[in-house]
Amino acid sequence: MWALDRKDRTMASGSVAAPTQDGVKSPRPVVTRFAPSPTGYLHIGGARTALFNWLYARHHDGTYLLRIEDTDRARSTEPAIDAIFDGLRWLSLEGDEPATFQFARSDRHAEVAHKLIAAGQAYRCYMTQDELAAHRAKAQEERRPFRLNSPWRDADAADQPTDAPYVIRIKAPRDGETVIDDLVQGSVTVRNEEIDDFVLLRSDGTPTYMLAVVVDDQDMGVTHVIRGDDHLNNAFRQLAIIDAMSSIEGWERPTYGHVPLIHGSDGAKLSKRHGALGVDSYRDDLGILPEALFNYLLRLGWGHGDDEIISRDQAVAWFDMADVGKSPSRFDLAKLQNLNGHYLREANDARLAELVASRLEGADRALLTQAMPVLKVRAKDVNELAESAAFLFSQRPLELTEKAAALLTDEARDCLAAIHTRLSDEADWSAELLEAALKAMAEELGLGLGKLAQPLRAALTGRTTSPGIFDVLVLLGRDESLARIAAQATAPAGSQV
RNA sequence: GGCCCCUUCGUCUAGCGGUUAGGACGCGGCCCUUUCACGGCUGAAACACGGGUUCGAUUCCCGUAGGGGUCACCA
Repeated sequence: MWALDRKDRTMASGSVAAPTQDGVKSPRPVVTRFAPSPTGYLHIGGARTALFNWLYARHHDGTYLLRIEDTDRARSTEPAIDAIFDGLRWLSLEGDEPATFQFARSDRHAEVAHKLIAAGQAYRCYMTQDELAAHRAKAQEERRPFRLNSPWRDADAADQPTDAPYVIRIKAPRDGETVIDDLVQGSVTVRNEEIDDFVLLRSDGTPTYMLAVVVDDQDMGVTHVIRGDDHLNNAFRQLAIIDAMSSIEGWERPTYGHVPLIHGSDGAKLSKRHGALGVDSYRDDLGILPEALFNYLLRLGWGHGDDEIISRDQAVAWFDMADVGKSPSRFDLAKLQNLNGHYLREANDARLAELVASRLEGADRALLTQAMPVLKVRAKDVNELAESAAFLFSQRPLELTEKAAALLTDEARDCLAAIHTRLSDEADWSAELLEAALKAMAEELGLGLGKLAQPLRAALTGRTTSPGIFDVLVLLGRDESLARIAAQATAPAGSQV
């Protein structure tokens, strides 16, 4: 079982006042956390939340932790947990310590709930679901906001039934207001009367999310809670617990940073329809590189002047919550792909060859690596890369695309025959010499190089687009090149098809 | 509906009282060129609206409109 309390962590970290890079003294070392619930894959919004937590911790020389919020036993699954870890690993956003599993800590959650009762800050509520529903319906009917007002809040202990089921509710403050100084949203105020006596412990004794989060954050020593702003309202509820526990166990309020959500291209909440895929889909289906997704997500909601291409190290140095925008942003696949193209061009050839090989049956890695420099400059994702590499491994007779077939007119085939004859004499099969030979030939025939290159490209690759034709010739090698040319030429004199 | 948050080109954003409102993606044009990309140059494209405050508002304040989030014994 893994749990640390803040005192231990502070001592372990060895410093109480760590200077940040901003030169400001921070009271205690920064500890952030990413706390997904394992009900599905790691989606794009979660990935960005993880990223911001990771960056904030790194920037402040702090610690970045992971917690799996699996208190909902019905919806939490093992595959989902694996998918989340897999996604985080791919993005290199794994936690600094082994992840905490929330469900395993339910005893401690219950303990806190009971301490709250003992201190008069929470109470057993025996209202039934039906009673609650009736209250709610009545409120709706009278068109007034529903506010729970449990008769058990101030009931005498002696009046309580001994064998009826009950939930434990927080005794939320009813007067005054609560203010949060949010790193992103600024100062946000809510009147305490808006906060109801929400449930801490269900009637079956299990903790609710609201209780579990604050207990775990506290025990894990989390100092900065950075999450989606769909939790902003929850923060006020959670503060009610934290404040109540301050006099019992000396809890302190964390600093909050509520990041606006990512929307789909149509402005509506991100759904599967517009790219709310798991990060594994970006990797496997869209052929995105992790560094591209990292950069894209970084720039979605955060900016640093005119900078667009930002490395991990640079991001750590520059990142600050103050620069996170307050408005939601829309997901733009085209921009991600553009960024991906950039990182593809920068990526190591052997690495890309490996990625392509897994999508291309029987592809030779050495040849792929050799071809990569001329292939990667014209692709924007790994799928395109694989597609553009396919010609290297196709078998004769080549399948021609419609455009390539249209290119191979009788005239063009005559040209190919001539080219075949000419290149057959070429002993040194290098790009330089091949270029010289074909250019000389084009000049002799009074043609533009394109007149020779396009039919040649069609014969060699079966397509109308490819890397430079001399590179293609070299990659394919003398024998294969001549054979492919001969196969498309009309009168391949002296050739063996 | 109550509460909370948001609003600069189509999109991501810079701007933090005085700017020809900048960059990037995407889109158009030109150049480079054996195709496609890359690259370079270039064009169109934005301060939601209405009041204030101020000598002066994209910037500060208040409304309006629009958008989003949240209101469970889900997380």
